[in-house]
Formats: sequence, C-alpha cells, structure tokens
Amino acid sequence: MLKFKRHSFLLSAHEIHRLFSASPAISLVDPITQHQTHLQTTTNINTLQSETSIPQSPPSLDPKHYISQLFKCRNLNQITQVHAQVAVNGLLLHNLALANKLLYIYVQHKAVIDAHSLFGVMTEKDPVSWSVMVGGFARVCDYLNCFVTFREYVRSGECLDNYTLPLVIRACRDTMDINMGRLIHHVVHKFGLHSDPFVVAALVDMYAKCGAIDDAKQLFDKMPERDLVSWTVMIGAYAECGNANESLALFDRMREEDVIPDKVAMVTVVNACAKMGAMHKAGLVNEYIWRMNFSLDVILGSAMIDMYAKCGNLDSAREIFDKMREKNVITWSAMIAAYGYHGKGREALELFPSMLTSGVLPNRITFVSLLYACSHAGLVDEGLRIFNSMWEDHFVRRDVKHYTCMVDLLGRAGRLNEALNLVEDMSVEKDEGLWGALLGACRIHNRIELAEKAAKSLLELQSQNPGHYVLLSNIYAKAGRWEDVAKIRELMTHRRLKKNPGWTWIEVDNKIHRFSVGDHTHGWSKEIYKMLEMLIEKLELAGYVPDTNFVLHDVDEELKQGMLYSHSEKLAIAFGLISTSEGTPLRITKNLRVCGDCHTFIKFVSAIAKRLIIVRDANRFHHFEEGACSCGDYW
DNA sequence: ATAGGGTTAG
Repeated sequence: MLKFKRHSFLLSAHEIHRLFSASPAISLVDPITQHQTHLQTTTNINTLQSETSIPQSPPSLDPKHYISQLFKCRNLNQITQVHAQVAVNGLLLHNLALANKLLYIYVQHKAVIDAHSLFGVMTEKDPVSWSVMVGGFARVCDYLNCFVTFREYVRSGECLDNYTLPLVIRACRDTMDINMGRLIHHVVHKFGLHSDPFVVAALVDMYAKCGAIDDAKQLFDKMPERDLVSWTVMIGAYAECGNANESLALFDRMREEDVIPDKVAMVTVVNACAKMGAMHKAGLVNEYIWRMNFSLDVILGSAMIDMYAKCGNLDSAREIFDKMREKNVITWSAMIAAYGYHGKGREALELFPSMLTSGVLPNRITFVSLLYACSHAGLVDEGLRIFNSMWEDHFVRRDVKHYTCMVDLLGRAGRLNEALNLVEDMSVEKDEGLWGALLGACRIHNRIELAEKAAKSLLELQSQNPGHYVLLSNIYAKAGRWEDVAKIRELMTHRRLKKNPGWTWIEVDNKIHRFSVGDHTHGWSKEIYKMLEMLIEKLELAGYVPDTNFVLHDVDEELKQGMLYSHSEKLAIAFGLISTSEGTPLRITKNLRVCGDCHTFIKFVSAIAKRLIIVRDANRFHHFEEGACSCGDYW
C-alpha cells in the first residue's frame, strides 16, 4: 500500500472554491477524484476549436519546424494540433526526437494521459522517452503508473540511464516506500550506476526521508566525489532525523572541502539551525547569507523567520518578516506560529487580518498556528471564535488537529467538560494526539477519572508514542497509584516502547553541549555537579521544594531527589552558569517537555542568579525572568 | 531532447 505523505489528492473546499473563481469552465467533480483535473485529456484531435488554433503554417517535412512550433504552444489544444499535423504527414513515426519532444511538452502541461497514449503507439523508444514518461507520472503524483512504467523500462532490455533512476527513486521517497527504494537500489547496482552523483544523491535523500539514516550515511561516506547536491541532501538528512548537530558539523566540513553553498543549501542549513535552536550558529549563518548576497526570496525568508523564532529571537524573526517583499501563506503562518509558541497570542492574532488584507488565503496550518497561539496564551474566547469561523468565513475544513488545539485550549483553561463534549460530538476521526491532549489537560487539573477515559481510548488505538504512556504514568504517580504506574510500565515493555531519552542542549562559545539525565560524560562534570549542589542549597533557602511527583518510578524519596537533581535541564543550566559571564542570558533547548520540577527550579535560578533564561521545549518557549515564567505556568 | 537538494503545525 502506498502512503502519500508529501502530496495529497484532496483539495480543500477553499481550493475548489478558488479553482472556480479562476476558471468557471471547469465542472464540479467529486473531491476524491479531483486530481483528475490535472490529467487533461483530449479525446478527439479533430474537434479542435479554431480560435485556439495556432496560426496555420505551410506543410513542412522538417521535424525542427514542428519542434519549434511545440515550444510556442501555450495550451493543450495547440499541442494536439501539432500532434495531428505530424501524425498525418508521417513525421512522428520516423522521428524519435520529435516524438520525445511532443511527449515532453505533454508532460510539461500535465497532460499525462495524452503523453501516455502517444507513448503507447511509439514504435521506437529510447531512454529519453522512458525517462519523460516515468517523470510525467511522478509529476502528477500517479506513482503507481510511474513504477509500472519503470518496470516496463527495466523489462524492455533497454539500458537504464542516470536520468530515469533519480526520478523513480524520488517517487519512492515521496511515497515513503523504502522497500521499493531498496529494490531500485539493487537495480542501480546491476546497471553499474552506483557511482553516479545524481543517482546516489537521490538514494541518500530517499533513505534519509524514509528514516534509514544509517543507510543514507553509509552511501554518502562511500561516494567518490560529492557535489553540492549530495552535501545538501546529507545535511538535510541529519536535520530530518533530529541530529541537527551533525548536520551543522557537516556544513562546516563541506566548506572546508571548498564546496560553495548555494541558496538551497543555505535553506537546508537554516532549517538545521531552527531544529537545533542554535542561536550563535544562526547568527553565523545569517551573516554568511548576507555576505554571499543571496536575495531574500519567499522560501529563504520563511525559513529564516522560523530559524530566528525557534532560536528564541522573536525580534529578528519579525525583522526578516518585515523585510520580505513577497510573503506567502507559509511566511505568514510561520510568523503567527512564532508569536504563538513564544506565548504572544495577541500579536499572533493581530497578524491574521493583515494577512487577509494582503490577499493571502489561510490554510489548515495557519489555523493550527492561530489556535495554538490562543492555547499558549489562554485566549479561550478568541480561540472558539476562530475555530467556528474556519469553515464559514475561510472555507478551511476542520480536521483532527484543529480539534486537538481546541481540546488543549479548553483543557488548559480548566474547561475539561467542554473539551470532552467537543471530542464526543466531533465527526472527524479521532487520533492519538487528540486523546493525548485531553490526557495532558487532565494532568494539569488532576482529573483522574477523565484521564482514565482518555487513556482507555489511547491504549485502544495501540499508541506507539511513549510520551503518552509516560504522561499517564505520571498522572498515576501524582495520585500515588503505584500499582497502576507499574501496569503502564509493563504495558510499555510489552509493546516494546521505551521512554524517549530526554536531552538538553546549550550553546556556549559556538559549541553545542548536550546533556542527558545523570550525565557524567561532560568534561566539566565535576564542576557542574558542584555548582548544582551549591545552587540547590541556595534555592532551598529561598523556598524551593523539590517536587518528586515528576519522577516516574516508585523509589524512595532520597533516591527520587537524586534523580530529580540531575535532570538534563538542570545540568545544562548549571553548566551555563559556570561557563558564561554574569548577566548573560542562557538559552537551552530540550527535546521533550520541560518537567514541572525543573520549571520551578529554573524560575528560582532566574531570580537568584539574575539571569534571563530562555528555554525551548518540545512545545513552546519559556522566558524565565526574576522568578517568573512567560508561560504563566501553563504548558 | 530527459535528471538530484529548499519554507509553516503536530
């Protein structure tokens, strides 16, 4: 079964709406088969309308004449007209270059069905014909026919070339079909193309996007020569799998080998910085971009907004946003989301009308961003209003993510019954994330009975997300129900799930330091623990009481405290305090959500050490200053 | 004549 991750056949109501206002001639079709509109078919080439015809030229037997005609074609009718001429005068049959060009022009116009019927009657085919046809199907997301055609190509006995393979490998990536990918990898070997930079780059990319980072790395390391694209693919691969550190290191290595990055490479690196939250690196990358004089187009600009925001620098993100001449829905959504996860809900909401005024239409992601902005800032009424206007005013259908936002919003605000009502009344299919959000709200408000209801649905869905189990177990632990904690742990073992390891990063002197719980691997470990001990002594004097509810296991108090003291967040902060001068803000990034005790701890540290501490966790940003956090303790 | 890498949420 093919899974379509990157492309969707379904058009939103809005897109359909837009389609109509753009071209009233298109008739209404079932949204499920809407994609058929790409596949414009011309059934009878003799019934062409004369007003769409290209100017009649004297009959010619020169293929070059028709090739240049094809280049002038503006629409499908014109193409079919040329097609008819060359078919009638017999040129098409005997001229492969002409047939291939015609094929190519059809594909360019997404008329893949026409291309395929031409392809079917071509008596002679060369690698170019096959490549255009395989690429044509991929272009309209008809992956099944893409693979079928590729298989015919292989079976035809014709020699495979390094043009078709990258196309079909990309199709594997886009369908997340790693098994097909491995199969084609074998074909690559069979035809001796395993050193071709185009083919190998495509393979590396395919493996990486399908989650097989080790295969990707192995291929990349073995490449005899790596060009810019191979480097870019590998840099993106590391960022994709969460190893942004390695990704940035690879960028440095690439430049050491005198490969000059282009704009696409920079977008990839910008993305890695965003994932990492590496503020200093982000600054360097920004400098580099200006030095290289890359223009701030809509993609680079949007990526940079995202990078600055995720590095905790909202002002710079806004500066880029204001500087951009062209903004699309992604640009606006990125900025809205940025305000949202920094807890600035009002600012996020204020952007929305400006976006509409500028003529950019919102999509479902825009609404997810808006609703989360409300949630992080506790703007319940505003959120409800937006949720209700999505379809009516903006033709964007509510999906399960939007319901999840609402559950989160209502749940945090303590309106759990309303959240539950929403869940029970919704007509879209419920997923793990939705129940997870409800469970999260139950944890905040200690609603055990409701938590068990949510958990039941969650476990029925065979959730593979260890975070959900940990959340439930934490709820039980908080209530002192250790047998239930043990049951959950057992279930996790049974389902072969492990608690995701928590990591915290801190960037000091252009180097990224990573900590895990109880970490002793850092060179300054001794100093870090000494600092932590001192800190906790001071904190306790100031009234800090460790909250052992956030320790998962049922162990005795003292041991619990020991584990709590060495949470990765605390280690990173202790290290930050030692290694930076007084008054410097500390920025740390955590891959999971910050634990409740660490949250309290950091509030105290911000007051006692007089530091601004900016924490990015899996959900949002926390700005700690003078003993308080910008999240208002809802996170 | 045909080819590979890039942007928003969760």
